[in-house]
Amino acid sequence: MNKNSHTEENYLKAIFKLQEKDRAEVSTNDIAKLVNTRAASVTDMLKRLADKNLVHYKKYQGVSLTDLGKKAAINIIRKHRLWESFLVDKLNFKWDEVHDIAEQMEHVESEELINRLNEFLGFPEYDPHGDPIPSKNGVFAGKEMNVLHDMPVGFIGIISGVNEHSQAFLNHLDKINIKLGVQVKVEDRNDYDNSFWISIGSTEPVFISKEVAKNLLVFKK
Amino acid sequence: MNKNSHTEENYLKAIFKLQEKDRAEVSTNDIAKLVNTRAASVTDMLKRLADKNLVHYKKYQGVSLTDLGKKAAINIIRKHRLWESFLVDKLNFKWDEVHDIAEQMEHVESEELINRLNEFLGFPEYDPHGDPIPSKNGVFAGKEMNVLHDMPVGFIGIISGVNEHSQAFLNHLDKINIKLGVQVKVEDRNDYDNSFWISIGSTEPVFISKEVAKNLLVFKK
DNA sequence: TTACTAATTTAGGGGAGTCTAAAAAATAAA
DNA sequence: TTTATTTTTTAGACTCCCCTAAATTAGTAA
Ligand SMILES: [Mn+2]
Ligand SMILES: [Mn+2]
Ligand SMILES: [Mn+2]
Ligand SMILES: [Mn+2]
Repeated sequence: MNKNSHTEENYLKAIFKLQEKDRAEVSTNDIAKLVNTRAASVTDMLKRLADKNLVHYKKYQGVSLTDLGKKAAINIIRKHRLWESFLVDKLNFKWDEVHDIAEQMEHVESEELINRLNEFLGFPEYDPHGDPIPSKNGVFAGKEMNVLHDMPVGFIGIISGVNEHSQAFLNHLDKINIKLGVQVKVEDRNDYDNSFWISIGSTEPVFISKEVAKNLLVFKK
Repeated sequence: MNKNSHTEENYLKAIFKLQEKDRAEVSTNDIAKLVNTRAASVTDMLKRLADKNLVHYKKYQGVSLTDLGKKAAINIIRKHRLWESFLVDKLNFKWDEVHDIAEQMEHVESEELINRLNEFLGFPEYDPHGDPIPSKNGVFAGKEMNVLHDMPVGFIGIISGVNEHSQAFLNHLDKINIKLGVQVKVEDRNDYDNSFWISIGSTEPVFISKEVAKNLLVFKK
């Protein structure tokens, strides 16, 4: 297993995430946005990744991960999510504060370290944002999650993940007292602007916009 | 505070360590050995560090840290030793296994992270090798340590540090059952080869070579 | 003081990763 | 099916860090 640089790892992760969404080939521009660089730099890197057999790449045709690249990407995601869990569970960071730190820690290279960290944390299956932590061999725990926005009035479920990880969004959730693991019920929806009335646990119903509803994941109880 | 690169941080740390020993100016060759590179590369870097006001450097005259450089170096050492403590105390690594991992973790950038880690560990004053962990403002706890090799017959003290951090040496200590915190008594010394008979705790006296004795630190009881 | 040796620096160059500006290809619009 | 627009790739250049080989300086021995 040829060690990849930090930068390469970040690219691989980005490609993986884009492939998860779109399913299809991933575009140069989208990668550029995600890794915060310019399209020209992406093209440059794609060539190198192709040379290392980490991606399938043909000019103008988009890019996708090879099996090798996918394996590497999942491993980084595993490390990222385990470190996020550590930061929240052990060091008491809030869930909106851990991303940038984990973004660095994920590159620390030691198989043994991650195994022990995993054990220390009690083999968590989900990270603080509800995202599944892939196993050592790359398998994601598959909890059937749905977007809250698609659920009908009367639906009852558990808040179990988020689709957006920005500080702004997570902070907003904290403010309106929404956190992972709590029960949610769709009380009403307003067809005009697609906003919702939902009740969280046993408190008063609360109003959420469609922007929020589209980024909240739930599973049926 | 201008962020320094990983590489720069490693150089600063190396210079600091050399300065601790020799007191005087540090030589290009010694740095090269410590950061595992060539003299020409060191010269290159020294110029850059001088530009950034991290070292005092005049051609052929050796190099020393500025106040700014010293502060940066101590901060990295603090992080290194806190992470080593974490690895040993929380993840149950052995003291000879943690150096390379900490060598990477020390570069993770987050003041808050280190503060919380420090708290999580219970504000340790010494790392697993007995080296003092500098405080946030750069002060080292100063336990008066002596080299065991310099102690007279009859001396009684506590093993409290090591001068060498190689896997080979630390492992050897494990094998002959020497660890930090235990009592040691100098039973006899052999003038011919400067080897020692010492007793550890209340067990049978044990034989150690001068190489070992010179790398063991003790303080008087 | 002069000659030799060891340490250090310069000269010249390479790879990884980045950028801007310009060219080429793909896609959408007319 | 041309034309215009958007996306992607190339060209050329820059920074950081590394290297080898050659030149320079400092230190030591004759
Ligand atoms: Mn990262
Ligand atoms: Mn996460
Ligand atoms: Mn390091
Ligand atoms: Mn240590």
